[in-house]
Amino acid sequence: MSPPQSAPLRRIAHLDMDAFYASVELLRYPQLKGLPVVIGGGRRPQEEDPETARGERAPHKIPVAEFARLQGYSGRGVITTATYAARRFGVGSAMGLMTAAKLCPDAILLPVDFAAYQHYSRTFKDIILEIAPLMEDRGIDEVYIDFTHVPGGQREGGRVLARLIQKSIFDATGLTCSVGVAPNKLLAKMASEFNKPNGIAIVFENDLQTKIWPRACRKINGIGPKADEKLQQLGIHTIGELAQQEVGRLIDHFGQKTGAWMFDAAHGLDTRPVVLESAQVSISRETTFERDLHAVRDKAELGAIFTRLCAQVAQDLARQGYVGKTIGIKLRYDDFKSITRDLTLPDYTGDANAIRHHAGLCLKRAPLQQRLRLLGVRVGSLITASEHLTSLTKKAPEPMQGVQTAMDLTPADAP
DNA sequence: TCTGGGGTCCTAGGACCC
DNA sequence: TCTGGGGTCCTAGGACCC
Repeated sequence: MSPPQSAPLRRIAHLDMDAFYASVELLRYPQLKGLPVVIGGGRRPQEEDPETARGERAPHKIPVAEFARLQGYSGRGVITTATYAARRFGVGSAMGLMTAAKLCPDAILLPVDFAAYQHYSRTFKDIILEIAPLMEDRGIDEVYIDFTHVPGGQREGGRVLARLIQKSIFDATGLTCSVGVAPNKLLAKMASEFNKPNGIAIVFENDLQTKIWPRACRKINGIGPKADEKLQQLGIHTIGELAQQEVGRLIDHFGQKTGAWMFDAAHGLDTRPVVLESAQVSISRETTFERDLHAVRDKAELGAIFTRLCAQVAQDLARQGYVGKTIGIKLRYDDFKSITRDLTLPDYTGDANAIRHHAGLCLKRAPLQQRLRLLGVRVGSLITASEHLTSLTKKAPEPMQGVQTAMDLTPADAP
């Protein structure tokens, strides 16, 4: 037992909602509990709108037999989430629905209802904030929480507080989550996976060799398929093996920054703070076409999509209160290769026409021989609209505010 | 089995400036 | 003249994450 007056141990929690999208759908359709269900994007196949066909019935009264199945799906959608029952068939996140249909044709396919997930996301985060105010948003279904100074945050290494949060979320929503509590974000993130679903895992510094080192390097958040492949080739498979490397060897193969980071990570070291908010960097919209399009032969269709994406980005900027000065596009060709083009303006903008115009200039710099499967529009180098206003009023009062000069009347976009 | 959409961060070269 | 180094911004690509 440590004396109560000693400095509190740093205790960081990572909380991850279990099969989040699918679990929200099961709240609405409890009759699907225990069945293989996948949530996926893309158009509905065949048949007309199932909602209309179902009439006014309450969701929980719709017979299981009336739900769409994976079988016969055609399109370019992927699975965003699969229930645990579906995962037993080998289907999972990011898998194409066509592929999944072959593995589990009887799985029920539900469309993505982002608004519903947003609602539950807001709800569970609000519950956490009432208990522990230092929470970092890491996307729709996960957060970091600093337990260090929260009353009860040290008890049983954080288990008591983790249990309280789990119960509060479940009581309010019916949703389960998994929590890892550890000395830092890196270890907490790993720990939250240990006892999924609906589990808690507690990790202390002393547990490094027993609980962390036996695991695959790929379990480190930040080591993806490419880095893992390279590590395998070097004969490094587990985090323990990674930790035994000379840091110089890692730097030789991965560069100064990544090499040093990998070495620290393998030793369970991570000093990143839990941050309440961080400034947004970019806002983008992109779409994959139902069939590949050609810049010349499908010019009209492509042009309409392009303009719509720009309008959506402008709308998103306005709604979230940002302006930006880097306008960019992204193209994905039929062979799945992607390119980007961007340009930085002298002034910030959020205007749909300005975005469309400059994105058009970017497009002119891109090769357009090959057919396209995706088009995206992005605005980066964001600042908030209010920061922008402040900076404008502080600028030298060149031409008087509200007075147009002859120059200003020249259309910027003259043909 | 042909692979969504929305993001962040890093690298690296060239321009440009001091 | 043939040799500088550092800092910052811009652009393109890529890895990675949810």
